[in-house]
Amino acid sequence: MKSGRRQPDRKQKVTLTEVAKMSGVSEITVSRVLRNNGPVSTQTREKVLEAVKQTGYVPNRLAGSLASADSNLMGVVIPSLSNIVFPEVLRGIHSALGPTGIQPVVGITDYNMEIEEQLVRSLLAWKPQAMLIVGFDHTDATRQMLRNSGVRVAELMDIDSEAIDIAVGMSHRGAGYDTGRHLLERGYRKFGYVGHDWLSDRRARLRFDGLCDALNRSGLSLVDQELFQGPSSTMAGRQALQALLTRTPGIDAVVFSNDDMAIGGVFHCLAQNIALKDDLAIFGFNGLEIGGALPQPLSTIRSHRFEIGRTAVEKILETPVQHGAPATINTGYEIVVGATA
Amino acid sequence: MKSGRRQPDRKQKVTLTEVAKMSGVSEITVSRVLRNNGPVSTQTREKVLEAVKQTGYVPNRLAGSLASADSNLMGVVIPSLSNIVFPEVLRGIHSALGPTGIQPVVGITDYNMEIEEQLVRSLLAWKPQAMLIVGFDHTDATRQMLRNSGVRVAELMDIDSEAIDIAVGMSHRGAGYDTGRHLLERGYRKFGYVGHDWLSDRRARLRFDGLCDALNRSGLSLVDQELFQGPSSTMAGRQALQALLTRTPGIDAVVFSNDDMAIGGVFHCLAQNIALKDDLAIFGFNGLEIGGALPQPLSTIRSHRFEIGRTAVEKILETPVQHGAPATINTGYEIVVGATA
DNA sequence: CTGTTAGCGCCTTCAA
DNA sequence: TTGAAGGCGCTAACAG
Repeated sequence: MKSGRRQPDRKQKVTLTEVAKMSGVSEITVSRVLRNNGPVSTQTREKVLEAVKQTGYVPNRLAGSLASADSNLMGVVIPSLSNIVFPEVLRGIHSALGPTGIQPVVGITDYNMEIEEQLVRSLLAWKPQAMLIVGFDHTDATRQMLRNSGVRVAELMDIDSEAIDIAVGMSHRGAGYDTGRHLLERGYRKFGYVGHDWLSDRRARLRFDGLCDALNRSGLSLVDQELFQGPSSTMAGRQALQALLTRTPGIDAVVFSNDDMAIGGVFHCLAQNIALKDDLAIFGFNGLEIGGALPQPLSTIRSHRFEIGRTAVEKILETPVQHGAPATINTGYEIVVGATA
Repeated sequence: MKSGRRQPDRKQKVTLTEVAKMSGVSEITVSRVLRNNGPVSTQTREKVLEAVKQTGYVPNRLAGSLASADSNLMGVVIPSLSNIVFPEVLRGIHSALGPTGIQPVVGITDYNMEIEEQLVRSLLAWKPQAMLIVGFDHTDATRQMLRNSGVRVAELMDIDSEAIDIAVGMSHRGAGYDTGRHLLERGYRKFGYVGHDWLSDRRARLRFDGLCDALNRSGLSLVDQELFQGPSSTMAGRQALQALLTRTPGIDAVVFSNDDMAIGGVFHCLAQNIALKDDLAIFGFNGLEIGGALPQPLSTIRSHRFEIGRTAVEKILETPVQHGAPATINTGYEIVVGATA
């Protein structure tokens, strides 16, 4: 044989030291080559890279981060993955993280603040560069930890309360209010509401409040409402609308807690031959793609989930440590005038 | 003042040493208390916990994992978050990870094998307990790294090829075949196909192959097909079906690459008053919730995304190191007989 | 039940 | 352009 072909260690025992020995330089030199940091002659660099290839060396970031006190990890805490909304926020986060080499560590709270607290504690233990967390509902302990951590904290989706550090999102109260205005301007007067589990979805509740506010200012109020105990779903929306209309005939507009539910409402109307918009207006929230593909496009409000994730990361990377005053970034929303309202 | 209230350090400089000093014991004792590992007297434990609270100590897992060579991190590599399918796999992963305290570190490849390679390299650097990765399409280097890492590797979704270590999923070829059989048995004979970007979705391609296989065995073949260049979406499905039917009248059954696309097809039929099932059969894939809420439930095949994620994690945690022979776990699928085929 | 002694693998600081 | 020494914060392996 030409040269003793060095088998890559199966046991993953290859460390900087091995690579250094093999290339006849010191550990720190190898380290410099690998991080592209500090001056290294082209010759040395090549020797080192060759050794890296030979050994199949994989750096150990646990050690690296410990030594340099800089982890390249970002904590992300979201309530759920069942709804397409949060994956879209995640997409935004990933898109902004992509170029940086920072990896997200994701936790799911299931809308439970105790779980959230544990999660935050455990994510903070990785000394992340920053923490992204959905919403403003945290235990005091969570808020404490987040403040004391010193790392940047972005609270996502919502801007209707004061942030720990920075909030990125939209006003859900405003969205609810504008929904009401939109429908009032189109002449609807007998309003129904179909929603899902409020205990867990504070933002749906805020939109509801905004809606009621708009109605009140016109001297109106909800005629009836139907709340589904559980997470939003198309089927839940469909059944809830049926229940609502059966119980209270004469309603001419129904606002849904989100598009999933609203699309269920549309399906009910299609199945029952209820003329959308003329017999009954339907209004959602989120602006999902599928709403626009319906036989009659859904009227709704588009939130900018992707942007929320992306913007949060961008802002946070601009300034790596918590400054004093909490800030708020409004990513806005827009009314999508479909054919159902 | 009653007692010198010790301010938690803002700079997060609290380490085990501080806590140890404050509680008058050694570091290792604090460590034992915090990890609930090793015998500690109730007295000592309480002193320590008190000091932890006072200082607001947050453990540093980078250091802990480095010392114990055990990271409590799990690498997860998925192609995309745009389709609800992968978030559901993630949900399954989280649900199985929940009790263990292991945190997932997530990477998105955008269906790009080069990006996947970088991602795997960088995730491996965290010395994860295991790696979960979607599909079988990897570069040689990726496969190498994964093998040499020594950690368990689960390839998800698909079982139509040989695994590096363990594969958890279903046969997409089989699903396509069974789709064909189902439609043939119901008397459909003129088949169309509507699909999305194949270059990126190998599994959709496998289902297509299975479908063609079923048709061929009955002496039939596809009458026409329409491929959308891009990711699947409801609107794409709707428009593609329109194009297909315009170009080739007389088709009596259309198989879609997935439910998103198929639902678009259903919307087209609703808008055009095409009688589903009688004039035209529509068949999807995935078994999304929304399909069941349609005015006429979508006929489709239910894959078990959540179970795939959960099962993979469970299996992997059973045996922490790669054994010799690759294994395969079939999570199966089932035909959902709706009202569109 | 508690403590001592050595690192884990890498990077910072300083010196050459 | 390179290297030596020391330490990041924690935990295994032994003592006692």
